[in-house]
Amino acid sequence: MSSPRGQGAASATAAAPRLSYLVFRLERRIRARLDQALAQHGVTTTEYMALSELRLRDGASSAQLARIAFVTPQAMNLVIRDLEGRGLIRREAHPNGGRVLRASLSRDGKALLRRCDRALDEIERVMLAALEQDDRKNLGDRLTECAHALQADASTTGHA
Amino acid sequence: MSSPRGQGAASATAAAPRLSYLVFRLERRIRARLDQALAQHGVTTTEYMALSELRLRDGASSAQLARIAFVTPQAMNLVIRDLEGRGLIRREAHPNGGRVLRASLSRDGKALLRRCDRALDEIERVMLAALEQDDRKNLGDRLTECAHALQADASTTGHA
DNA sequence: CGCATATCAGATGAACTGAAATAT
DNA sequence: CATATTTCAGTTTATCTGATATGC
Repeated sequence: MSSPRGQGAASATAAAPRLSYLVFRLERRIRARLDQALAQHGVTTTEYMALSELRLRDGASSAQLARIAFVTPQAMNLVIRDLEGRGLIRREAHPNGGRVLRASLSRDGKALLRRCDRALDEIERVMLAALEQDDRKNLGDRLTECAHALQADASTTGHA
Repeated sequence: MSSPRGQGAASATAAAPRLSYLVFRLERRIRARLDQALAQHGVTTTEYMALSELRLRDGASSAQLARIAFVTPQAMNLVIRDLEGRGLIRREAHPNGGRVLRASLSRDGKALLRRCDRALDEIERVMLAALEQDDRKNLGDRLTECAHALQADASTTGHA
C-alpha cells in the first residue's frame, strides 16, 4: 500500500459517510484505548459506564440503568451486583417499597470513578487537542441532543 | 473568552459527563435501532461497518480493514469471508503479489449497502431532527477530527 | 530466514432468552 | 391476581489468543 493510487478526482466520493458511522468509528477508537487504561484500575468499560450513569442518576435501580443503557435487566444486574460485591456501590430498599433496590456510589466507588476519569481525561486530551473550548462544548451538546432524540422517540418507531 | 458564560457557581454539577461518555451513550442508542433495522436486510452492524469502510477504501485487504476497525485480523477475516461467500464483496490477488487479497464491493454489495444506508438515514432523520444543516456538518467534522487524532497518535500514549 | 497476510481451531466474555422468586 | 424488580440457569454470538500455511 505504498503507492498512492491515482483515483483522480476521487475526493467527490459518491456517498458521504453517515454521522452514525463516524460515531461508531470514534467509539471504537476511544474504546480501544480506554479498555487498556481502565484495566490498570481493574474496571471494564461497561462497569465504568454503569458507574458514570450512577453518578448522573444517584439512586437508580438496576432495571432503570438497564433501560438507560439499552441492555436487558439481567445483563445490567450482573454488572451491578458485581460492583456491589466489590464495594464500589451500595444498594438499599426503595422507601416506596417494591423490590426496587436503589443503587448509589460508595466512597470507594467515587474514588475509583475519579481515577478512571483521569485516565479518560488523558485520552480525551489527545483526542480533543485540535478542538477549541467552544468546539468541545458544542460537540457535547450535539451528542446529548442526538442521544435524547433517540431515547424519547421510541414511540415513533412503530409503537401503537 | 468570548463570553463570560463559564461554569460559574450556577450549574456546578459535581462532575460533567465526559465527551467519551456521550459518544458511548449515543453509539448505544443508534446501535439498538440499527441492529433491528439491519436485521431486516440480513446484515449485522459489524458487517455494515465493514461494507461502509470498503466503500471508502476500495481494494483494502482484510488485514488493513482490521487495523482500521481496531480488531484482530482473524475477526475481520471471518466477517470478510462471510461477506464474500454471500456475494456481497469480491476479492482478488493484489497486483503487487504477496498473499494480499484486495476486497471490493460487488454489485449486490453496493445495492445492499444502499438499502442499509436508507434504513440508517431514517434513524438519523429522527436523531438529527433538532439540528440545523450547519450543525450536522460541524458535528461530522468534529467526530472525524477526533477519530483521526486517536488513530495517528498511537505512539503518544506512553510518551509525552 | 524474516515478515506480513490469510486461515484453522479452541477459549473467553458479555450479551441474550427463559424461568422463578419476591413484593406491592 | 397483575405488574415490576431481582435473580438463577442455559445459550448464543462476537471477539480474542494460539498455531499453521503461504508468499515475497
